[in-house]
Amino acid sequence: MDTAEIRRRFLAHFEGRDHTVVPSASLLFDDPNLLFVNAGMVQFVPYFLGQQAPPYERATSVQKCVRTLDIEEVGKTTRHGTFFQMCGNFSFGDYFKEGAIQHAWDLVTTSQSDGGYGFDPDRIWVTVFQDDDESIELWKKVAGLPSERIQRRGIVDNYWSMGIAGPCGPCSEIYVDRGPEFGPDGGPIVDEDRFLEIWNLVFMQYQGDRGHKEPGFQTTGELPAKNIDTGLGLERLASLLQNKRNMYEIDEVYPVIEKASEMSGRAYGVKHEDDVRFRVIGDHVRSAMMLIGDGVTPGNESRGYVVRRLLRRVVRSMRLLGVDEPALPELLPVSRDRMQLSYPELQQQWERISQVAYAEEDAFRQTLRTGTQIFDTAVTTLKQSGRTALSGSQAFQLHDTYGFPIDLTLEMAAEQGLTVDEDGFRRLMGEQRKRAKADAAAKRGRHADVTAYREVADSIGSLVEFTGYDEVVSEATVRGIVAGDGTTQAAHEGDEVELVLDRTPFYAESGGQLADQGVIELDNGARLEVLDTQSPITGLVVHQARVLSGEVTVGSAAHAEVDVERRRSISRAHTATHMVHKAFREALGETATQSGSENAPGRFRFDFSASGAIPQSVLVDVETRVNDLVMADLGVHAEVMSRDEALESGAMALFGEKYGDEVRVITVGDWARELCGGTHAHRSGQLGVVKLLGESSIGAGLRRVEALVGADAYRFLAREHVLVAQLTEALKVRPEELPERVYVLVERLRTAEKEIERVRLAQLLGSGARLAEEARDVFGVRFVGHRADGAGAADVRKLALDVRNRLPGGMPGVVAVIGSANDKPAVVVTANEQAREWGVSANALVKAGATVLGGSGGGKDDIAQGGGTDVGQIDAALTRIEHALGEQVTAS
RNA sequence: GGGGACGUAGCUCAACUGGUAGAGCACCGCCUUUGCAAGGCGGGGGUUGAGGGUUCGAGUCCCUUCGUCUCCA
Repeated sequence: MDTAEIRRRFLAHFEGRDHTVVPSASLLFDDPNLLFVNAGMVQFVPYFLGQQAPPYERATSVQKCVRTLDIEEVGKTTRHGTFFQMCGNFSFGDYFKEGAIQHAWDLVTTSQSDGGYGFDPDRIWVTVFQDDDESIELWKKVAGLPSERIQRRGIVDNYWSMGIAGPCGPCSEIYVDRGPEFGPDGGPIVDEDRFLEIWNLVFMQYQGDRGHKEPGFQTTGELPAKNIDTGLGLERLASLLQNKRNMYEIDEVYPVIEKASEMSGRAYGVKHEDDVRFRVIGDHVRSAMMLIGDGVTPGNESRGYVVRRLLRRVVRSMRLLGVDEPALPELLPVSRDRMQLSYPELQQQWERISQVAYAEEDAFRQTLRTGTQIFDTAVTTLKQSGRTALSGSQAFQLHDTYGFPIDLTLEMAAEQGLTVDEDGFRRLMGEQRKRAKADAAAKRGRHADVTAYREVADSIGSLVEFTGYDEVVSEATVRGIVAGDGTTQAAHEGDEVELVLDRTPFYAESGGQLADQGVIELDNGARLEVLDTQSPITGLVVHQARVLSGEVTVGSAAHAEVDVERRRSISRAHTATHMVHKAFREALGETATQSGSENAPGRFRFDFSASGAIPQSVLVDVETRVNDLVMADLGVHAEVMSRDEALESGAMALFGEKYGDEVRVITVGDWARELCGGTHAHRSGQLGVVKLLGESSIGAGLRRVEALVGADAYRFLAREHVLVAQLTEALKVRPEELPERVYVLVERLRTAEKEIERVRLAQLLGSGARLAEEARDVFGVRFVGHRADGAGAADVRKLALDVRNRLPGGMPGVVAVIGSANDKPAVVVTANEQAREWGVSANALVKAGATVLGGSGGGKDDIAQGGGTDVGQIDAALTRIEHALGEQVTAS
């Protein structure tokens, strides 16, 4: 059975039992504590925590998940995969244990011809939490399971909580017996390889006082509404139903491995080392594709870095399999062909996804090239010195600084008959990790812990209401104060606090729109200045504020007022961003999708996918198009509708956004439609003017434009106009002749300056021949000592060299010239080859002369220079140099 | 967020412990030569990413800043 079919059956099974089918959330689900969605229930968390009323009592989903913590282990064992899909059914205060067990049992054991998975009931085992007798009875009653196939387990294996105070409860897990050839009998508590876990049912039953794995954990009572959260690993189930040994061999992954095998000429299943590489390739190609599909682009930090690592590990695994040619153009389409059965958006996004991935492979091939060069030079010097081991620090440097992977270093060293100090390398890696972790820990210590926010969120019990779409002034109540490292009940004048209200008109920074600022006044007269507004956890809005006067206490009535000028200016920029986005898609095609933006007062930044620089003509077209539609004064409307309705209406859905069941759609006329939670102008005419400032690259396949809106755009254009007016006035030409005129002027100036320099030099060196003739004899050395008043260091040097070259050849000669520019003497001494054979050192002579001038100097034996501070000592210095020369010659 | 490396002519890169920036390719001119990277001679081209500091003197050392590459979190 195809994985896509298994997935379809799961959703159909629960849909047929009155569950709402909820689409998978984006992998970039909006939660600051989560790099990627890593569990099936993530998008339902606010419902489970009681912060938000669930729009349905029953739901089912198949959630895309990415876990990269153990990325190094992928392929070494067959347990880890970085991308997987979790099938789940959820009950919010509706059915509980009996229903969950019934639904699961039916799906697992219903025959395949009747739409189930068709497992033999005799091969099913389950585990339950040790104290959960209720579940044991239900398994007997509902499924008719014999006691010996129901096993009890402790809190570590069969209990669940979110790791914090809140809902918790026992779990029950369903296992399939794969048969004696996979291990000993005795159920899951004996062997988890033979007895493979497929489905975990979580019974959210109690309120816990802390995470269930922390010491002293206690339940504090039953939950008013008991919930069900289950997770069935799609890949694992597929491996069972397809009779494969592991998830790498299922239909959604194996074709990539086959392709890699075909390209490398090596077979899967022959050599363990190669198999690890094959599995890495099969797994990572899919993960990277799905992540890029959700809008991640390869980069050097956080999410982007994960994608980069995934792609680079693929490329280098292919190399280790002996494939040096670009691999992704072969591999990626294979993965797409399988995955688009369940994710048709891959087809629509394909051009962008493949472009981004291929660009990353190219970039990596470039770093491999430079890394190989550095490796080669290191090997050469190593061999010359007769050693046979590459040091740990060399290997680490290759890895750390040049991105050259250690396994390639090992392989290439082996080819050269060299070893690598791997232990040293690992030690240095460990040190780097420690540094980064220590830093992260210190950072966490400084910031208010997320638990403080959780505490406030729990005390409110619902999401903070955002009133800012309709008003900029709201009456509210202070519901929490976070200061420093925790919550507090009161704050005073001068304190910097994070204030939480039950409702607020302040827009928290998100979706690229900057935070609102403003003031909050309390009914007791206290005043706060709001500097920033953030949403540290889902549903909570904190105002970072300074108390200007009075006392702030939890429970006070508050009057919250947004800085309306700033807000309007930001809103105009945000609307302009949508319009520019749409215009670029018109001009460049659908691949020009937004990949980030910043909407600030009067200006915005817009990042989007594009291959190569955007031609000036396109920028002009986009700007014209947008301004035409600004003048058309289109209405801007916000509408809340279901996600499906929104997508059907052709709204652009951006990445990394939280797709609830209800989404907000912003339309500009009927021209641009986009999912968006931000604030906007009411009519496009309010934007006034939109002026694009320029375009630049921000990474492979990514471009950025920056632009001004409204008064800021006008001011910019007005300033440019004044500049042009000043230039036409100064240069006496019409504006359109300015570039040509400036070009000509610069050209003339340049040639004139050259001419001056040439003349000046000729004049300076004109005295060279005479000086050479006037050379005196100092103990057999031809010596010239000359003062060139007004000459700077560079001229002095040129003159000295010129004179030296004019001295008669074949006999020792020394030239000393001292100039002075800006009241600072500059001295140069130069000695020819014969003089040096006689023991003359220009270096020592300059030092002697410069000392007299009140400075110092140095250089080499043939030419040296120095300087000083006292121009009155120039003659004395020349005399000193002549004496020193005499001493040098007579001493040798 | 924390490390590491690099920014020099249009391109690819040099410049020892600080001593005043050079090569190859490309470009322009002339000569030679009918041919697959043709040769010879000559020439133009630089605020050494930017800004400060130390120094008689900074491409080189120190600080700040911008950009690129890279590792870790």
